[in-house]
This record gives sequence, C-alpha cells and structure tokens, in this order.
Amino acid sequence: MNQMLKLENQLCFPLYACAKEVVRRYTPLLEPLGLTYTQYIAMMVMWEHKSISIKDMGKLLYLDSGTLTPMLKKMESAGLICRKRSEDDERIVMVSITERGEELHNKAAEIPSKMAGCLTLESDEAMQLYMLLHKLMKTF
Amino acid sequence: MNQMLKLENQLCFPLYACAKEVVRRYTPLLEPLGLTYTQYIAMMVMWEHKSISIKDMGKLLYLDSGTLTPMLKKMESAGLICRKRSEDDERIVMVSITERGEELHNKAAEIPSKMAGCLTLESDEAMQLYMLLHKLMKTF
DNA sequence: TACAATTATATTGTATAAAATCTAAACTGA
DNA sequence: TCAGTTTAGATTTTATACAATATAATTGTA
Repeated sequence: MNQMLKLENQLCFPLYACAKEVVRRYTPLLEPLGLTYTQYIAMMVMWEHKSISIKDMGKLLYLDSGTLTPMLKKMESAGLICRKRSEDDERIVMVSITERGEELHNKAAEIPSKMAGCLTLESDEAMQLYMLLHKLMKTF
Repeated sequence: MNQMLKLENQLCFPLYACAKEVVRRYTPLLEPLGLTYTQYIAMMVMWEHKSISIKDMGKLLYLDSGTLTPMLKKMESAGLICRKRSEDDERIVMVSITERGEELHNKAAEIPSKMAGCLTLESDEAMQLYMLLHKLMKTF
C-alpha cells in the first residue's frame, strides 16, 4: 500500500479537518448574533471597510460571486448591509454597512477571546501556525 | 475598531481559507479519477481498511451520516465501493472496496507528490505545520 | 420479558462553495 | 466609432457540510 496515500501521512487532510472543526466551534458562539461563520467573516470585512465592492470582498475572503451573491442578499434582508450598484460603473455592486450591522460589532467583541479559550495551542504555537498558514496562502 | 475583529488578526480565517484553496487545487488532479476531494479521502480510508462501517469512517474523516450517506451512495453507483448491512447488527452499514475501487489506487499514486509540488513550504515547515495541526485537532 | 434508553444510519432543511455559463456594462484599438 | 474583448455580478448545477429529526435495531434493566 502506497504510504503517501494514507490519511495520517497527509498534510492537507488535517488542514481540511481542522478548518471544519474550528468553524463548527464558532456556530454556537455566533448563533446569538444570527450569523453563520461565512457571514461573520463578511461582517469583519464590513466593520473594517464600511463600504466595499463584491469583487474586493471576494478577494479578501477567497470567495466568488456564486457564494457571495446569495449570502449578501440574505444579509441585506436581515438589515446588516445594503447593496447598491455604483453610479460610476454600473457593473460594480457596492456593499455598505448599516446601523444594525455596526451594532453587531459590540456583540461580537467577545468572540475572538472565547474561541481562543477553546483551542489548546500555546500562544507561541498559535503564532507559528499563523505564520505558516500565511506563508502557505502566498502559494495562492 | 476592535483589533481582534480584523481578518488579518485571526488565526481561524487563514485556516479556513487555506483549507478551501488547497482542496480547490486538488480538483484538477482528481478530475481524471472522477473523484471529488471528499470522495478522495473516503477512498483513502477504503484503500487502507478495505471494509469499514459508516460510523468508523465518519470518525476518521470527521464527517457525519448526513454527508456520508449520500456520498457513499454515489460512490457505490460509480462502482468504487459496495454497501451492505451487517448480519450481526442490522443497524450497521459496512462499506467495502470493489476491484474498481482498488484500481483507482494506482491512478492516485502520483497525486500526493504533485500536490506537494504545488505548495511553497519547505519540508521542515511542512512538518511543523503537520504537528501544529495535529495538536490543534486534539482539541476536538 | 416488556420497555425505556441507546445506537447506527437515513432523511430533511439550510447554508455554503466552486465551476460553468450568462448578461450587461465598460473598455479598446483599428 | 464600433465590433471585439474584458470585467463584475448573477444564475445554474453539483457536491458537500451540519443540525435536527426520524426510524429501526439492539441493549440494558427492573
């Protein structure tokens, strides 16, 4: 049996499994905010940028319009953001944060520390992991 | 603005984004085998175990029956595996690899090295990442 | 041995994801 | 200037994922 084709010898599998499990741990923390994980990272973009095109949000989140369009429409009907075509260039849809979206920022404040408390890495290990993942991301 | 609620300060986001991008890089490599990434890791389990219950496969892959049941049915109709209820305990569905499933093992042999070639990590960095992810997985 | 609790899988509903295709708007060069 | 190309989003299709619920088989126990 090809040893490389064993799960335990794979680098990509723990990456895939860890990511899923971490996202799953977010679910109960985000539920009171009415957000899914993907919506939460979209809100992070909105809290920082206030207004941004769908294209630029897609670059930041590594998501395409097939994922973003329906999700942003849901978030709009939840009153967190609004979508409006740019007047300069009608191809571009600008997404802007609403009052209601800003209010969620306070409620979300405690989430990062709560998540950090769930994970078993020491802070130097977390930093190492952070750097390795960023280096790996440069591949893409 | 809460600095912790910025994408760039998150540990979980690069984990999530990396995992997605890596899986995306598998797609063209797996296409000739007619497999998706999730089906590929399920085949890894089958190549190693030959026969296993859905429950045990779920533990290995961190997937539940809601994901596995429909996927394994597809893989069965593709002739890669067969599903059969255990005679000892009718609740258990045993999944077994077929000839056709075994044949795919050879075709898959070159995939791990091709993927490794796509990634920009040095081998010691890859090993570090491997260990950190496994440590993180122990949280779950 | 009934019967409550547990277990393994299946089903349903909701939410991503990504590839492929489509559409309308904007750009570009002869 | 206008046909061809590019670009930004939307749509469609297919495939996960997971929570919640349902169901049938098995087990534990009074």
